Amino acid sequence: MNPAPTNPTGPTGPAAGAAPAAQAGSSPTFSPLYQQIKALITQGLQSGEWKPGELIPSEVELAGRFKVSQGTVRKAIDELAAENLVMRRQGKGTFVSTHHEARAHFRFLRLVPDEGVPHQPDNLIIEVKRMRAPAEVARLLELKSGDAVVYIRRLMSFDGSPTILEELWLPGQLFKGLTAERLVEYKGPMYGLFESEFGTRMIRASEKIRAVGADAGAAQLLGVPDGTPLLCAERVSFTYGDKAVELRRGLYLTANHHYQNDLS
Amino acid sequence: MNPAPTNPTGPTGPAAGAAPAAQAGSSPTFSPLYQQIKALITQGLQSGEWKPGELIPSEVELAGRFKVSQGTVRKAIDELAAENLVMRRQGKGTFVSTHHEARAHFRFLRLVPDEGVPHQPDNLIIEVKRMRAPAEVARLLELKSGDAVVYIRRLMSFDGSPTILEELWLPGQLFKGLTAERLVEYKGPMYGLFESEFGTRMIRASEKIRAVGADAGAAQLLGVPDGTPLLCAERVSFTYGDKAVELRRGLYLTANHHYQNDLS
DNA sequence: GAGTGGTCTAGACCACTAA
DNA sequence: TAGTGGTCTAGACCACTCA
Repeated sequence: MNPAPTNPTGPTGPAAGAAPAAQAGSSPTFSPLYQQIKALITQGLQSGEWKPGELIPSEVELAGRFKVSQGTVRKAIDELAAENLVMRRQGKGTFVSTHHEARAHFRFLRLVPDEGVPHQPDNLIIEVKRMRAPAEVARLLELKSGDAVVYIRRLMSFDGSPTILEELWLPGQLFKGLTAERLVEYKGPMYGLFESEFGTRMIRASEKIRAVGADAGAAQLLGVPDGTPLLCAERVSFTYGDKAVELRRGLYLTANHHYQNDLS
Repeated sequence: MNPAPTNPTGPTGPAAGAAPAAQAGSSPTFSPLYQQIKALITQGLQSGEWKPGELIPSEVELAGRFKVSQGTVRKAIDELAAENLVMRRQGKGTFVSTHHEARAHFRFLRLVPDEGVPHQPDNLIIEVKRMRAPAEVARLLELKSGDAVVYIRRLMSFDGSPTILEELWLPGQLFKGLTAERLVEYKGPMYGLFESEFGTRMIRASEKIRAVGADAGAAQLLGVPDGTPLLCAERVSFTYGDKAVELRRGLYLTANHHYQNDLS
């Protein structure tokens, strides 16, 4: 971890006086101290200094390390908590967020049953292979066309009813040892596997949703007639630094489920 | 506006000393001071003391009025800003949010073109009538079955292409003078009209999204074959106090548009 | 220049957790 | 009892807006 935030407008550490040398003049690239602290903490998360599920240093310790007040560290951590990168627990400390939590399971999967409570679906891996990225996939993953990708196709069922048919493309570089066996063995959400076994943590995603008609293959797997209307959700997931690390295309059967979205 | 926050644990105003009588003991219903301030400000918004687009009192003035420190008022307003109830502008003040803003136009309408920038659609009002609420509508709007509702049906087009077919149900009580003429005359988003003419401001919404096939009526209006897959978005909108004030069912043609959703 | 929100500090006490 | 995050205060200076 870096020793202290760099401040474009003057010497780094104030450490005394009413107001620090945090802002001054009209320097071209200025950011508040707490944003710099936030960036430094994010670096610690990204570099693996603090791993998912672990405790990060206390506010007091970070304040000492960075030579700023506790309030400034607090504001930095507040934002990280708002972005779900860390979780605060009173009396215990601040923990790095992980996908191995009940509350994380439905952060990205927004398909919920029309009645009853959501629960984890059964998972049938249909296909896993390595291939060269098609142009469209390469573009969305910010790879070069022809770079290696891992392709996964799977069918998810709720209470025995096939409901989600999903295709994934992952950068081959980041997921070298990913095999069908590993996927089948692993229980729980796929993002937990990615995090634990491949050190890649998804922190944000962007989805584009359309309605499409089921083609013959999808219709058969989902057990519906050809042309049945399906939700098509195309998701690009990002890790630290807005780096795209997953493309996912899901076909959702919305006969007994719906995509839940709360706008505010 | 109420004079000061009530504090279950002791006298209201500290006004001096290091720590106020904000918390103490183990009283049953306790909430932090800043939450109480937030509730009081929200009351001012709800009661119409400060109307959409208007300036609310400065942090310093509110702090004096409520007998708390500026930092406490700041934290309350921070949360209101995060919930889009108010907007802060450095050097000017804090304003009540309004739907009469460019940035507000696409907060609830998430259908965007596959290429190019979003813009306001053309609007064709098909039908406006008053009716008794069907059971399902009454349930979602938290009305009694048979209560009066305003029913609206309209078609929205982008660049001349019919894309959204929408039905709305509004509580008759709140929208007494709403006629087709008013709707046709009014330019801009419907929520702006509701806010300005009927004093009802939407602040939050919950959507359930499904894929459906176009029925004969929808297919004709949208200019597509029967059975064409469409996105069906059922939205319940809420005003202050989580009171449901609108049910909207939209059918979206997703040939050249998609529903954009960012997960974080 | 006055007033506003934005940042930062320093220090206090509280609620919660775990040893 | 010690350590953590959560709340609250008081006061300072900064950036921005407008008269």
